Amino acid sequence: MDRLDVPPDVVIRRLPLYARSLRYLLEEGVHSVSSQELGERINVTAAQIRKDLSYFGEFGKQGIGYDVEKLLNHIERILGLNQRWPVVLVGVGYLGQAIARYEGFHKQGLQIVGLFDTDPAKIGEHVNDLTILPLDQLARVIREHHVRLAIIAVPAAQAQHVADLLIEAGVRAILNYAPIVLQTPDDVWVRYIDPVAVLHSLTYYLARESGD
Amino acid sequence: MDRLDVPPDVVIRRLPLYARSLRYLLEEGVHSVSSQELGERINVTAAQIRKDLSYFGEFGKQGIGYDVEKLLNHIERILGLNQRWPVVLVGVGYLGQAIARYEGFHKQGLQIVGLFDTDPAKIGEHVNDLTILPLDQLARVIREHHVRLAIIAVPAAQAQHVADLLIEAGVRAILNYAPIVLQTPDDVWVRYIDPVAVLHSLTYYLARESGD
DNA sequence: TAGATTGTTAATCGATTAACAATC
DNA sequence: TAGATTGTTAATCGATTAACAATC
Repeated sequence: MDRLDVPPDVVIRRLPLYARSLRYLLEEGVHSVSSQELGERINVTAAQIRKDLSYFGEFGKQGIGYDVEKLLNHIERILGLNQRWPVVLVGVGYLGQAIARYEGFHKQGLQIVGLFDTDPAKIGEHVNDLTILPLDQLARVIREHHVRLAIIAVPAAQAQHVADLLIEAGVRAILNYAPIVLQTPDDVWVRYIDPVAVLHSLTYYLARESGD
Repeated sequence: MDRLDVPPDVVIRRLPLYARSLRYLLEEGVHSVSSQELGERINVTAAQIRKDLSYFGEFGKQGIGYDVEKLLNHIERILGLNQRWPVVLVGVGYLGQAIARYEGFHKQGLQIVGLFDTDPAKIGEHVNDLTILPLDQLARVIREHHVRLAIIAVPAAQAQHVADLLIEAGVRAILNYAPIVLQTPDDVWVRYIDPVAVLHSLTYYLARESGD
């Protein structure tokens, strides 16, 4: 592989799955794994795993496979997980609270450093050591903690406005749970989590299965 | 387009986004929309929208565009949204509760008909008119309500077992929030929602932006 | 050495885009 | 009629897979 090739985004999106599977293998006490075995665990072909990894270097041994811990360390470093990332969360409804309370973020290098909401009744409340703040504190917290990553969990009607505020304050990447496509500058990364859309793509297949 | 072509899954996954955007347009009182205008709202090219729709029929008028309400009705019918889909939700932690309480599901043709958990402390509690039931009631509820769609929101360690139970009881499509890839028969549809993986793909780009 | 598995190349497959005749 | 926009074809682009020399 030409190391100068830019890895496609599809590859970047698979790396966290490789990392996670390697973490499970490590917990299980498995020291070595082949691309074949790793692929079977996550439903990806062995060729694809090897091709994906080849964008970043040579991490395996012919005839042997990959050292689980070493490969995991490599991938975590590639993903920037050798550091902890401060994150702000805007919107502390049921979903926002679930996100704020989920230990998986903290365990995986992500630290929520600010919770924000517009509801006066919520402001001042505490969730996991953090005080819910009003939006006019957003820019300050983002600057003080050098935050570049944000999660939006507000209703659709407010999401674009919140995104504008976040970007204005310096955020460079957004995970948006609101059911609306955001308009953002080209150099800001936006990803969507949209369970209703996912479920609707599944009903398509279900509707066809039994002809109803 | 040859109407016999099977629409690729990427196309099926975009249809719900088209539908949602059309719903917003309808609310705004917009009656007609071109593929260009629709595309700008959701960051998809006009050609892609027209190509995607062409798998299912001819819904527009040359020189005019699409009638918003008609196209929405067509897409909803294609997705099977002319009926309400019963769904079971397994796992009623913070995330499960947020899902159970989200009005967006009910508004969009999805009806949660059963909540399940293994925690004895939770069983018997009520969330939105539904009683949290133990797993041994799962098969009964699935059969009684003809459920074919399920949401898993349990910890990773329990997710595979839950998936096995669901499929055994007749579920054909699963939305899995647990951070683990499920092993399932080829004819069962599985989709994943994995915020940590998404955030980790974003940290990749952030780490490169400022060389840290 | 024999067997296994990597990293990489080339072939294949599939999705997106561009272009335009048809037509409202 | 002139202008706009569809539906579709063909071209392009990009991702996946197969195959295999290298090598542990």
